[in-house]
Amino acid sequence: MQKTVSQAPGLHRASLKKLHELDAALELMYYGWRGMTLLADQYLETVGLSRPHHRILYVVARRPDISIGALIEVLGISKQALNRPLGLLLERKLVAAKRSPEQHRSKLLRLTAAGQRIEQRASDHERKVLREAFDRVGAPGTAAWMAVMGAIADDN
Amino acid sequence: MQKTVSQAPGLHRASLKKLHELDAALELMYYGWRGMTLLADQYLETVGLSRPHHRILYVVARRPDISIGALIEVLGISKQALNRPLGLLLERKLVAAKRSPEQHRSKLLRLTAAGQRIEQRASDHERKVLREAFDRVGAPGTAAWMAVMGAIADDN
DNA sequence: GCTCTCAAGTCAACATAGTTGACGTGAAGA
DNA sequence: TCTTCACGTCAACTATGTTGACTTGAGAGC
Repeated sequence: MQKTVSQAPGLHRASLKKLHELDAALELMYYGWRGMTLLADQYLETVGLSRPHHRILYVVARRPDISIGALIEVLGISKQALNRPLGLLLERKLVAAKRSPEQHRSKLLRLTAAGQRIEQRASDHERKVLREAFDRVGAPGTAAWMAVMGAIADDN
Repeated sequence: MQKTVSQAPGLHRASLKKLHELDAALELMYYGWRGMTLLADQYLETVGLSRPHHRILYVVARRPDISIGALIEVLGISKQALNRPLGLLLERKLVAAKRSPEQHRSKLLRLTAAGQRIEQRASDHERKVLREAFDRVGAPGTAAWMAVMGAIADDN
C-alpha cells in the first residue's frame, strides 16, 4: 500500500510561464490545497482511510448525534455516495450509530474513541501546516488571508 | 449532462462546532478551493470536459511543445492516468501533437485555437473569483494572502 | 552493421469516489 | 386502516486515478 519513498510526493510547484497576472495566485491555490492535505492524506493512508472518510469523521466530530440525512446535507454529496465510506467507518467501529427509541426513523452518528483519535490526528496534520504558515506572517497577515478566503468561498 | 438548476451547487459553508482554533481556517481552505473552481467546473461541463482536462490545457498553454513525459512530471500523475484525458483532447482537436523530425522519440504538444479558447475561458472563471476577492482586501491583503499560501504550498 | 537496453508511450485490469435509479421499511397522518 | 414519504440500502454506471505488462524506436557497445 505505502509507496517506497515517493519520488514525487506532490508536485513541486512547476515553473510555468505566466500568461496572466493572476496565474501565480491560481497556482498558489492549487499547491496550497495540496500542501495542506498532503501529510494528512499520507497519514490516513496508513490507517486504510482516505479524504472522504476524513470529511465524514471531521463533520461527525463537530456534530455528535447527527443523522445521515443531515450529514449528507453538510457534505454536499448524495446519500449513495456517503454509503460506502460510512459503511467502512461503521464496520471498523470508528463511527457508532444508535437509534434513539422514540426517534426510530433516523440513525444518530457519533465517533468512537478510536474514530476521535484518527480524526484528531488527521486534522492535526492539516492544522499544523496552517499554523506554521500563519506564524510566518503574523496576526495581520493571518486576518488578511482569512478575509480573502472568505470572499472566495462566498463568491458562489 | 447539465443539471436542472443544482439545488446545492456547492455546499454552503456548514455551521460546525469549532473544536480547535484553526478549524475555521481549515474550513476556509476547503470552501475556498470549492469557491474558486465551482464556476470553472460548471463551464467545463458544458463543453464536455472536467478538471483534469483543464489542468492539461493549463499546463500545455504555458509550456508549448511540451513532451508527454514532461507533462506527466508537471502534473504529478502517472503516464497512464494522463492517457485517457489527453487522448480525448487530441481526438477533439483541442491539443495537437507533432513529432519533430530529428527528435522522433517524443511528441510535442500544443493547444489548438479551440483549445486555447477553452483554456482561457475556464481559467478566466477562476481568475475572476480571485480578482474579486483581492479587490475587496486591497494590495496589502493580497500580498499577505500570497505569502500565506506560499508558505503552505512549500511546506512539503 | 547488429544487437541490447531503456525511455516513451499504449493497452488492460483494477480501485475508489462519485453519480442516478430502484427499492424496502417504518412513522405518521388522512 | 391505508397511504405517504423521508430514511436508508442495493445495484449499476461513470470518471479519475492506480499498477502491471507490453510495444516500439533511438542510441550505445560491440
